[in-house]
Amino acid sequence: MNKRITIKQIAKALSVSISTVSKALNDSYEISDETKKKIKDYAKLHKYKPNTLALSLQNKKTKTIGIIIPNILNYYFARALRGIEKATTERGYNIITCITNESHKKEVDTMEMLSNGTIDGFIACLSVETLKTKNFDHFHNIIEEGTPIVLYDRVHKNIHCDKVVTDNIKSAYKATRFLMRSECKIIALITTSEGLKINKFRVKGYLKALTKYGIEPNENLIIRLEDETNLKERINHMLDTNNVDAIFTIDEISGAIATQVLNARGIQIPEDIAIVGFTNGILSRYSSPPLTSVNRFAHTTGEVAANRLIDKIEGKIEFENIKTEIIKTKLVERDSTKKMFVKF
Amino acid sequence: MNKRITIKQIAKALSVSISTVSKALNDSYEISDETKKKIKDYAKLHKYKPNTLALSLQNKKTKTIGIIIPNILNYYFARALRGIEKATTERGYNIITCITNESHKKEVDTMEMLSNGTIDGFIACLSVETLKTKNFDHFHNIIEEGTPIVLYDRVHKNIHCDKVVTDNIKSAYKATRFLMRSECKIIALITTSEGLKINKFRVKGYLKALTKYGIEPNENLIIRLEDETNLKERINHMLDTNNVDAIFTIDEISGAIATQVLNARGIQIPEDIAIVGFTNGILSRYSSPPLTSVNRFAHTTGEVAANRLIDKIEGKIEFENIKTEIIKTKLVERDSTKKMFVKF
DNA sequence: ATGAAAGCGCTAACAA
DNA sequence: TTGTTAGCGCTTTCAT
Repeated sequence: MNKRITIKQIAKALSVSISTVSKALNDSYEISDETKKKIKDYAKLHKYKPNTLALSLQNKKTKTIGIIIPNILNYYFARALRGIEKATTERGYNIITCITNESHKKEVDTMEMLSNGTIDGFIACLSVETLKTKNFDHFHNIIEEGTPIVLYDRVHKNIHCDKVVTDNIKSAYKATRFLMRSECKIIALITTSEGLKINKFRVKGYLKALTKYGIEPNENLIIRLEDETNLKERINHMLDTNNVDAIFTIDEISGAIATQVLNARGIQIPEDIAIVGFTNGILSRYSSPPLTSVNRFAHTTGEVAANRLIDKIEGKIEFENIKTEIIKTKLVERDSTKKMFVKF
Repeated sequence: MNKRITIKQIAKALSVSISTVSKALNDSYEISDETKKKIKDYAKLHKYKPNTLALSLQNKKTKTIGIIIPNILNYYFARALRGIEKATTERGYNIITCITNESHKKEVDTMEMLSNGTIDGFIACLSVETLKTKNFDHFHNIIEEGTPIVLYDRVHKNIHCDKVVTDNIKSAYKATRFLMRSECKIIALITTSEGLKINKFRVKGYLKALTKYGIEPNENLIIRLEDETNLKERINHMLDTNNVDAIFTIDEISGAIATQVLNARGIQIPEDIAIVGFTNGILSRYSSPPLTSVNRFAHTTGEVAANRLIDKIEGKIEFENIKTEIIKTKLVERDSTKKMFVKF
């Protein structure tokens, strides 16, 4: 067991002072080449590595960023994390990842815990619970202390910081319009966790598209749920009691479940009923048939958030200079919708 | 912008010594109640939070664990991370998460970077590249330095440390046997990244089951690929040229893709061809039909690894006491296989 | 060219 | 009960 070596030990071993060692290792012009060489050789031989903690304590910079993720099993967040990881690594930062599991308490606890010199800034996505209780004190405190924060995906106007979001209304509007243009007339909607603003926006986009094209929204065609429990029953019931030729779902899992229900009923996709999902992930790609879906650029979102934060940390952007970046989406056509030749 | 306050400032403000403040905040019996109260009130008022870095530098313990993940988009790893996160949080540890994207260099770089006082130990899964090149120097070095490591899922015998793995041979054996017992006779196999030992083991389990039940393995029924590219074509070709009544896949994505191919060909699942996948995740659950699959307890794996590591860090287990834990799997029956009434 | 000393924020042994 | 001091590993003035 070969404990780590410190500059102090190097100094003693070579009978020079600690500061000489420090300077030599940092290639200071003050140190003679031979001394440098001697010290560096010794350091290499003994696998010297500077203690990051001591450095951070000194510089008041840790080169570490705290990442707050509500749910890592959500493919969107996993992709966003990857984007964050890529950008931070490129710029020489580490990340401390914390998963809140949508709990407000966990979010507050971990953020409090980290904002003590451990991290230089946060990239955070609000938990469902925080969004519901609207208690943002922890954010206010941390921002007040001068720690930069970038919020992504699930944000709130009462938190004054940089944000990176998806254009939910427009994306849902376009997806719905796409269905209408591919000759669907009776478009059902499935929405989960409507408490979330981002989902409300998607519903809004759907309704807006219908209205715009002169279709009266019909509440019987809208399934509103907290989560996926009973979704199959609800879809079956809707299909039993309504004529439907398309389903638009506010998230990916609902899209996959709708597909399962239609397949089980022997309904042809897209000939009888077309499906469009939101958030293009692994489920859309590997469903039978593969699902047409609104692709959200999670990876980009993560990268943009990370770069913005690091710019703030490094003073390339002033702390007070707040901005909200909107990441556009793109509809990915697969086999769950009819081919369409009208451009849009 | 309300910078963080230090004990030094508190001391000055209240005209007491720094150590008095330190002791008071730590509820030392040496300090009088009134002084304590005065100091604590002041601290609370000014939102004092101890600087974690300074504490860590002092204790030589950071209460932080480095997590090495090859690919966060892999549902299995995401679940394992969740298990790790749960266990570490419960025991008061933070995690620094690093994604290697299967790159050896990234793995070496991040591990070197963190093993400088930043973390108390590692929970790591080897990248494909590391496994291929068999270069484990970074592990040897870190272990040599006295930093505890727990390897999970993808491990190697040349690395001498604690491990948490899946019982791959046995699981594949049982899955194959299950297919035979549900009256399948011609069982195809799909395997990706066969370079990985864990996948080799699964193939081995499959072959073992066939042999055991007197079936001669047939190479025409085995599709070996590096990744999913061309998998659909390969499956189609196999089905064109062979009679098959079951497909066993070494991973989840291949299972989903096989399902897509069968559905596209209008083949009934499981009546015409049954499917069993490996690693039970979101794809198995939401395929049409939902897939019978070998459930690996990723969450448990993560928890076990984390607890073992923390026990090591806290000296509850001696450093030299090395162990490999095997996490059992369980076949989850869904609709892609025929119902079976024989117990096994 | 090299070294002594102070300090980053905190704890702890020892003194008063 | 309170304070002084040294030290965790390192950088950085300021002397020498």
